[in-house]
Amino acid sequence: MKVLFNDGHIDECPADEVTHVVRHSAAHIMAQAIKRLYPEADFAYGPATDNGFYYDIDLPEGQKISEEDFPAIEAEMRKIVKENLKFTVFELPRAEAVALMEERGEKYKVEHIGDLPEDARITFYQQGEYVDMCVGPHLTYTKALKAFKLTGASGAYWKGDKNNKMLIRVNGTAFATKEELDEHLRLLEEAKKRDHRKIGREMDIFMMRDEAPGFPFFLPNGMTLKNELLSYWREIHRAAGYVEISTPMIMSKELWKTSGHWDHYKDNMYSTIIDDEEYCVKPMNCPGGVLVYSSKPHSYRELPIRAGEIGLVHRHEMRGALHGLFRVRCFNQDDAHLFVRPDQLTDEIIGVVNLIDSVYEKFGFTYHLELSTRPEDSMGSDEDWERAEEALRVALEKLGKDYVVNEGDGAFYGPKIDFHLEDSLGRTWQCGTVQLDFQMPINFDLEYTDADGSKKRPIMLHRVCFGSIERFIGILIEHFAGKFPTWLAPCQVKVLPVSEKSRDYARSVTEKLEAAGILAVLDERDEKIGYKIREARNIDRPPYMLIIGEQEVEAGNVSVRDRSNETVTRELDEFIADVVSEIAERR
RNA sequence: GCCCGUGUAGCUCAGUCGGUAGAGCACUUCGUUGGUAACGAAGAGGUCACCGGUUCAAAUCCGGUCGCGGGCUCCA
Repeated sequence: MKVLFNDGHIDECPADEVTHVVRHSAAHIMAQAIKRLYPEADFAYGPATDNGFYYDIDLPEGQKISEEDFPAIEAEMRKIVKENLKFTVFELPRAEAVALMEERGEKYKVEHIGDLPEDARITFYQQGEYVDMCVGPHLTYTKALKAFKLTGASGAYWKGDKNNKMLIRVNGTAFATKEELDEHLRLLEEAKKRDHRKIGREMDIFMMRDEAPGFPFFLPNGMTLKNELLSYWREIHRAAGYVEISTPMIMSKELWKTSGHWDHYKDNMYSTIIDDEEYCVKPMNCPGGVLVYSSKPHSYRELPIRAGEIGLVHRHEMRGALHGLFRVRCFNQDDAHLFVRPDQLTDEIIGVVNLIDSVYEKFGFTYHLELSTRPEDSMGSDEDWERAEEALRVALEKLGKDYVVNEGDGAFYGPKIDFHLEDSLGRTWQCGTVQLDFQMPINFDLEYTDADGSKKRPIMLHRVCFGSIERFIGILIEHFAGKFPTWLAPCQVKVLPVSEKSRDYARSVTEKLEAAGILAVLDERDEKIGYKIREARNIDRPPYMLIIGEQEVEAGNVSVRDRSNETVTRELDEFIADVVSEIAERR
C-alpha cells in the first residue's frame, strides 16, 4: 500500500505500519464526515490506537453525538471514500499555521501548536475540504479506506485532565481489509464469552448485588478457588523466608495521620466513630505491619524481616471506576512488608521480583513492568526519592528486565515497580507491585540496633504478588475462560451416571473421589447423558467427567472424558491416583 | 466524579401508536431408563430498578435517584 509522507513523497508503507496508517486516515475521514454533518464541530486529538482510532470533538452547548448518530456518520464516511479524494500534505511556518487554524475555528489545534517545540515542523494533511494538522503518514486517496466501523461514543477530558472541558470521543476501528475487520469483530465476540463477570456468574464463583456496589460476594466455588490460591501463596512464602501476620481492619484516625494516609488518601477512606473517637477502615495494610515491627526492639541480625499479611482493605472508589472483580471497593491484598538494611535492599527487591515472576509463570501469564516515579502529592525529601528510584532501577537492570517508566505514578510514600496483566480484551490491570519506602520508617521512627550498637533506620518494602486476590481471580477466570487447571477447579471431577441403573455405583465412585480429597460433583438427575455432558462443559467446566453406565458398573471401572473430549476407560484407583498427584503438584 | 448508553422472570431477551406483561433456557412435578454437546408434558416465577410528574390510562412519555455497561479521570 502506498502512503503519503509529510515531506510530500509517496512510498510503499512498511508492512507493520499499514493498519496504523489506515486507522489514522480513518480518523481524518471520520472528522471530515462529522464536520460536514456538524459544521460547528471543533476537533482536538484524533490518533490511531492499538485497537482502532478515535477523535475528540467539541460541540456547541446542547449538541451531542451518541451511538444512534453513527449510521449517519458512517454513511457520510462511505460517501467520502467513494468521492475518492486525494490526500495532500503541506507545511507552514508556525505563525501561518496558527493563522490557518484560527481562520478555520480550530481552537484546540491552535493550543496544540502552542505546546509544540519551537523548532517543530508543522504539517497539514488535506483531503477535499478538510484540513487537519498532522504528522502523517496517510493514505494517498480516500478510496483506500476499505474496512472501518464506529464502535462507541464517550466523554474524554481535553489533554486527559479532569479540570479541563470534557469532549466527545468517538471511537472506531479500521483495517486494511474487510476480512481483518470481520476477524477483529469476531475476536471481540469471543472475548465477551471469557468475561469474568459472565463466567463468574455461570460458575457460581462470585456475585454482585445492588445493595453493596463494588463489594463482591464470594460463593462456595469462589472460596474454593481463593483458598487454593492462598494455600499456594502460603507455601511459596514460607519457603521464601516470610512470616505471616494479621492486623486490625479498623484503627484510630491518629494512626492514619501519622502514616500520612489521612493527608494523602482520606478521600478513599471509610471511617467510623467508636466511643466518640474517630477510626478509619484500613485502605492499606502497612501501618498495621509497622506497628508490629515497632512493638519491640530489633537487631541488625534479624533483618530482613519479611512479614506477609492477607489483608482485607477497603477503598472508596468512584462508582464510574467500578468494574467486576477488577475494580472493587474492598479486596484482599496478598501483602507483605519487608524491613531491610540498606546493604540488603537490592537483593531483597530482586528476590521479590523473582517471586512475583515465578507466580505469573505458574499461571502462564505474560506481563509488562512499569517503574512509577514520584507523584506530585507525595511526602519525603528529593534525596530519598532519588535513592529509592535508583534502587528500583538498579534491581531491574541487574535482572535484565524491560520496563517502561510511568512518570509521577508512584505511591505517595515511594516509587514502585508495577506488574501489569492483560484481561480478555487486552486491557491491562496492575497486579503485582514492589514499592520502596523511606517515609513510613521515618514517620513511625522505626529503628534497629546495628553491629556497632548505634540505632539505624530500616528501609521498608511494600509488595504484593497477586495484587488484589479478587482482581487476580478475575484475570485467572478470563485467562482460562473458566477452564481452570485441576488444582484450582472448584469442580475437579463431575460424575455422570447414564441412567438410574448405574446411579448407586456412581455414588460410590463419587464417595471414593471425595475420600481421596478430590472435589467431585455427582449429577444424578433424570437427564440424558448428552445433556449432562453439555451442561458440565458449559457451566461447571470440570477438567474431568466420569461417564458411568452399565458397562462401567459391570467392569468396575470408569469412562474418563477430559476437556479435549477424548474418552478413555480406566481403573478408578488409577484415575484417582493421577488426579491426586495433579492436585498435589498444582497442575 | 464526568460523558454516552442502559435497567422487563434466576439467565438471555421480545413487548408496535401509552390500554396494568411474553418467549427460550433454568427451576418444580409427572412421564421417560437413556451411552458421550439440549427426552417429552405440565406447573410455578415479574409492584416492568426506585421515587415523583404528565395522562381517563404509563413497562412505554418527562424529571430525579440508584444500579449496570462502555469510556475519561483515578487506582490493586
